[in-house]
Amino acid sequence: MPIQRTTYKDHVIKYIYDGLRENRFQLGEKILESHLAKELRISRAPIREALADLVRTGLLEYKPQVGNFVASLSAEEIIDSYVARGVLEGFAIAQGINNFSDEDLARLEEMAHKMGLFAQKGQNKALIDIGQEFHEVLFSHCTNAQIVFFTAQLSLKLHLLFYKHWANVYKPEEIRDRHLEIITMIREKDSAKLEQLIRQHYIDTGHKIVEQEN
Amino acid sequence: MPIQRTTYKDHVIKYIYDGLRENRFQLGEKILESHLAKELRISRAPIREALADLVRTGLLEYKPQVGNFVASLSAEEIIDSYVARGVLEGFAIAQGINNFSDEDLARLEEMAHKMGLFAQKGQNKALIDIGQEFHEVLFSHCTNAQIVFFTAQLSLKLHLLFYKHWANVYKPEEIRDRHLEIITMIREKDSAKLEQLIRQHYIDTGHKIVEQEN
DNA sequence: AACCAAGATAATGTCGACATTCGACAACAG
DNA sequence: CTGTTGTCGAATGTCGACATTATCTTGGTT
Repeated sequence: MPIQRTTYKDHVIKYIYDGLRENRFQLGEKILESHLAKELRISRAPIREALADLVRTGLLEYKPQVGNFVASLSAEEIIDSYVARGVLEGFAIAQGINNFSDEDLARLEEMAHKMGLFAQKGQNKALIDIGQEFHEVLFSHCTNAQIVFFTAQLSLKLHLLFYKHWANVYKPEEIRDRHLEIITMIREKDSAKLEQLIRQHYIDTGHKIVEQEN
Repeated sequence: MPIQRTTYKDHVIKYIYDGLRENRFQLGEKILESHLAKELRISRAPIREALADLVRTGLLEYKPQVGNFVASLSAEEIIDSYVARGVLEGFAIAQGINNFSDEDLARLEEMAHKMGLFAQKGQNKALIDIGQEFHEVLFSHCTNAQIVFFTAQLSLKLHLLFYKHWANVYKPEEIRDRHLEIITMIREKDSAKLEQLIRQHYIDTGHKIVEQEN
């Protein structure tokens, strides 16, 4: 079992990411290296590396000679990101449509129903966790590392919005049904239609999230 | 006219990228920070930032506590990257299919013919430049910033292979015809078919490039 | 001869300090 | 009063040195 070495940079990335998720930063707020350095009792070097990393994933924005800022996603950027996610995930899942076993589908079905229940009870944390698991199973048959990589990158960005709004975007039964629909489509083995369905799902979600933001 | 501030980091990125394009590094070779620092007469700090950037785009690989290495793309990774490129570009162009003006199409047509000629004469540099321009026009009607961003990221990686092999992959008339075919499809305004055509084109190209690598 | 252990070597990770640049405010001119 | 210019504090960019870790070498044991 290879042990993953961690450096300060990794901790700082997680620290900032959690901060973003918990809304401890204002949108557009400037992030001061020296503040973080003092807060975490380390030097600025690993801080800078972490910030640069977050810039590359689009969570922060960087102006040379000025500093790093919390990215404030415009309505267009949010929609663009969801559309892109739909394109990537649509392809990824449609391409592996024939590799889903009966167990996979049964598991997905069970998760879809659980999601409906958790949504109904307002257990957002559990809802999001299962949602994540659901998508992991969907992606488990995608062997294209490049697409997996892009999708993961996008997820980091989109999850921040998810955490804030997802529970308000769809009604519980709608959450369940939208996911069940995907399963049905996988069973039908119609990859073109499945791809379109997933794209549409993300287009819808993007627009709803944008509505919530305003 | 906004002046783009540059730091040492930017120069280092370009320096390494050019080095990769000119095959001044072995595949899998370790990149020593201190060597670059001595070579460019600067300290290791901006070098490290540049290396981290190149890791993000997939041109280098990074092992914690060990160092950075020139990424050696496996056959699968090459194909995955081309497939991903096809998915993104296919969507980007198909989505803007109705925004192409007659001038656009005429320009594209002219470029396709020029590409055939340059390929025939073995003028690879001119061929690649026009090819780039061709794709810029195709992308000019894609307003999705996220997809543009991913595509640009991929291009950095794939262009390195392009520079080495593209001229050998297709016969001159084939280069021309493949591009003309795209134009024809745009004229027909059949976005679904256009998307599939572009995907297939990149799948073909990916496989041919892999053949060349062995 | 093969294997393991300990030390030597050299690279990365981190640090604190200095240099350069930015942004804000004050002083001044029109 | 308004707009420009100069000054100053603070933040980023860069540096050289140290700390830590991985790899190589060497020597000894079975």
